[in-house]
Amino acid sequence: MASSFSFESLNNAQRQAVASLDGPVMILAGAGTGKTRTVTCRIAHMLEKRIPPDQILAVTFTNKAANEMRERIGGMVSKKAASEMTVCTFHSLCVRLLRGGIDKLGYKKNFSICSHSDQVGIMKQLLVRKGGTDEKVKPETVLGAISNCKNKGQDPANLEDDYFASLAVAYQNELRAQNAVDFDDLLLFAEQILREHADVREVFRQRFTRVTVDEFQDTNALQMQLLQQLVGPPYHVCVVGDDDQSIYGWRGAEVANILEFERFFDNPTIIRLEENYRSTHAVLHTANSLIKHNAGRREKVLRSTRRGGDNVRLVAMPGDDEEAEFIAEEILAGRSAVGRTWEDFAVLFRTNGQSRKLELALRERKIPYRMVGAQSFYDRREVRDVLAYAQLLAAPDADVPLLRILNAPNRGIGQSTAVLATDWSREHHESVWQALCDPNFTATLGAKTRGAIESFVALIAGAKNRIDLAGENPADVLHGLVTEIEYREWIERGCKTENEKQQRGEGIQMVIDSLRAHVAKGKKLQTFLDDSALASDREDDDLEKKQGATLITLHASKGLEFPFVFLVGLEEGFLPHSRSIVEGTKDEERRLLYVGITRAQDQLTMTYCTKRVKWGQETGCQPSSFIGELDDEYLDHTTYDDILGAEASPDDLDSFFGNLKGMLDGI
DNA sequence: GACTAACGTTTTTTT
DNA sequence: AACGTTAGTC
Repeated sequence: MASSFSFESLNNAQRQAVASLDGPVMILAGAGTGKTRTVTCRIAHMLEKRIPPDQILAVTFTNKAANEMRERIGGMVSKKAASEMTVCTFHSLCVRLLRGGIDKLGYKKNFSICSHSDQVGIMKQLLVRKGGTDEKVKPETVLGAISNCKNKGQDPANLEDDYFASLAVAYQNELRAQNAVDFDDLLLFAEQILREHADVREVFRQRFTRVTVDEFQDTNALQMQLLQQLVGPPYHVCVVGDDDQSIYGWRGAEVANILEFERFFDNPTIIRLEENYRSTHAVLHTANSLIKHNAGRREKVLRSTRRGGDNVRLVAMPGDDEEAEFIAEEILAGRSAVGRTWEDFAVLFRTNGQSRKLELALRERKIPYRMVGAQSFYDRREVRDVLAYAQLLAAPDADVPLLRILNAPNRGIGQSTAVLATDWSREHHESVWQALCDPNFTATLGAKTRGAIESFVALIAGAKNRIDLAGENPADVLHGLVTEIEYREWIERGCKTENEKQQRGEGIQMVIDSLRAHVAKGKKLQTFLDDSALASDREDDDLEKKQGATLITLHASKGLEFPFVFLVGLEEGFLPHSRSIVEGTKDEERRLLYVGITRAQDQLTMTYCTKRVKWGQETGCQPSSFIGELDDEYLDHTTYDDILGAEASPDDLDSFFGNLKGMLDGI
């Protein structure tokens, strides 16, 4: 089949990338240089060269990226070929591997995957149980240390701090007892199996002879180790990324994977995509002038294909109120131009806390806006509860989901009983579910509690049998179960508003519908649970599905582009963030600003304030030290007053009298 | 076991 | 300022 791309439509560097199919290849793809297009063309080219599609593996970091890539490839090659390729995240690849071979590590193949909140729950318990030290340690701190350790490919039992190390050991034992793994374990265990079992390794290396890794700057040390196990001679591996856009170092990403790629894969072909199709020359020049202040990078100089354009503006603001007002007014005015939509405008900020005043200013002017990444679907209580019930139907021995819904809705099995059951299960080296089923245990309880437990056990066991023995549709069973226990009525009782009630109801329904859809596609309950555990949870939150101007953190903005970008809060302590200065990661903050600047297609406005309300307290601000690093050739330094002009607008008078009144009131 | 009051915390976020 | 957590009360 002839693929639907032509070499003529690519620039020289892109063409070289597409043509270089053999051996290790590293594509350094600067912002806006047609990375995805190049990668998908390269894969289409593989098919042209008669490489069997089922040997092609493309690994991404997020589900969203995987879906996008699958779609882009699907538009370029035959349906059949596209369906035979594997395009997935690191984690889902590892789940597939482990579902087949985790028994080599002593786990059962029906292991469950702990979510973040599951992890916190387990660690909280351990801290209570092992809380020998009086110092207050947060579960997140310990889990963070464990995660960092695993992401480096090390055993958390060797953590420096003895207390942390003992907690790590207890945590791992707890997971093992529950036949559960956390997100990091998926990678860790998969790597271990590939490393220790040559037969499995060979199967995988023959299965996938062509491996592509996207967003390579976001990979951590463990993922690199995994990749090395996955790819054997003759190392047909292609990594794509941009070290200048590496902004996830704080969660383990290793820029070294790009910077020292030669150390991991010998003699790679290195291709630089430097032709930028997104931004004006002014924007790109400003971005380049900033990023060159970073030491130790793979040097790239992005060239714009778009000459001219408006200068970048840097506006000094009196305070964050004025900043928000200014931006809202600018959006309002900009949008009135012919052909402009609200979606053309984006406001980028360092921390979520900075969005509040912006939201208020937009709302006042009835400007529709969309916020990215507020509350995630899978963190919603009703969603987690219903999923917990679904988990029990697959594997009741999983303690975390069991304890979660043991008394939700209230059925007379309270905290004290839960503790007794947990203790008993630990003493007898069994799961909590087994304890609840054990007459010897229930005999130790009062008659009322015993009755409650017996009906709970009957409820879950009955539902499970309807799936396992009677072969009923799991979605029907789950729906029946949730209805029977009047879960919805229970959760609605706790709602304060009608809106909340409706949202919770929808959440319940969405889980059941989603399960039904999975079953309809022929997938098993277990697969549904895996997908849910690994879901990027923002499907619902998809930018495209919402309308309005975009309010977004710099981190979340990576990969996006907007005609008009406002970048707020260029103040020392915010950007670079004060914590980065303490931790010596100012380079990453510089990259963060670089990412922000390169989001702009046509026009970029950056602002900084003299004062800002922080944690309910007004604090003075200094301009960011990054401002001095920006080249002035295409950069206009202005102030709020300059732009408003000499004539006092009614707004100004209002605020003038407002201030005056405030001063008088203070006397 | 549910409710209230005081308290502490507050970068970024995916799997 | 606003949120979640925890301790204390009924």
